[in-house]
Amino acid sequence: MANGYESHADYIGWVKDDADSRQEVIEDALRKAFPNFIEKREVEVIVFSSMSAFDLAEAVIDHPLILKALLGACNIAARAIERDLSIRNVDTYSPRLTDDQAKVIAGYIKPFLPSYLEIPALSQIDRLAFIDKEIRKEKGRWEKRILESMTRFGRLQFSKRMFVAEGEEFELDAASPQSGDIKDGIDIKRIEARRDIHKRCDEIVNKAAKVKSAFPASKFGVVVYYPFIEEHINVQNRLRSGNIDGVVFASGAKESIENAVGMLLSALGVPRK
DNA sequence: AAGGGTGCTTTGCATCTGTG
DNA sequence: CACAGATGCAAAGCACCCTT
Repeated sequence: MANGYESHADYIGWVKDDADSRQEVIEDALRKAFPNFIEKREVEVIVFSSMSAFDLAEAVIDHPLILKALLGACNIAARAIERDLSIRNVDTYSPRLTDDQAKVIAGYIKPFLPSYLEIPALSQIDRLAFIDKEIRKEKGRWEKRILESMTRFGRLQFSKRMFVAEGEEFELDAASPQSGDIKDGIDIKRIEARRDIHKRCDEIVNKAAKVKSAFPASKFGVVVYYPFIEEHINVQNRLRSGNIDGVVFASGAKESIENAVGMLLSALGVPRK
């Protein structure tokens, strides 16, 4: 970049040679690993080396859905486009670009595309990114389900809201009431890896302290997704704090969520509907 | 040497707020 | 009401330090 900082193109430059060597090694290993399972068949191949950046731009303009696969093949994502090209808010999965933007992006990624790629390989790249995105979305839905259950089974309306403690703004995943002094605050956390337990528990304890410093009379509860049941007690112990009035665990199952929410409502003293 | 603890970057999603 | 921008969060992966 002209400002002295590096672009994603520079990042790729750092590792290009090593990546090239590794690619050779991997291809060799694959051939040796599956000597009896390798077939040659006809497959559609897109020859990027035969096209100009303009041809590429035209393809993206006429068929915006292809962008994610192309970007994925170059390891370039929306944030890099925003930082390096000053094109903001690109929905890489179904972009709506001006012709100029498409041309800029095409010119940017063209050098990182291989000379050709098989259509099934490209579509698999898109598929991986799509799956990743949809999984994240579903995990976000879990938090939503906890929140909705709190309102459904408790006699209070819970919602996500901000609050101010010690001059700084923080967010609660579920809280009541929706405005004014918080009476009940809930942190909803997924801890999907053992190694994250300390970081997440610290976040929870800190959030509890912030809530209590701003609203000393409030109750603070926690709903945790932690798929290592034998260690739930461990999480309980780490969250033992004067600022935390209840810790419950929930999986993705409906009954598990409803059971956890029921226990938390009791722990916080929120009447049931 | 192996593994835990910690801090950082990147990706992507959701939500709130201001604007047209 | 739709869209953009700002902000916060979860998770994967890497690096480094320290203990066992």
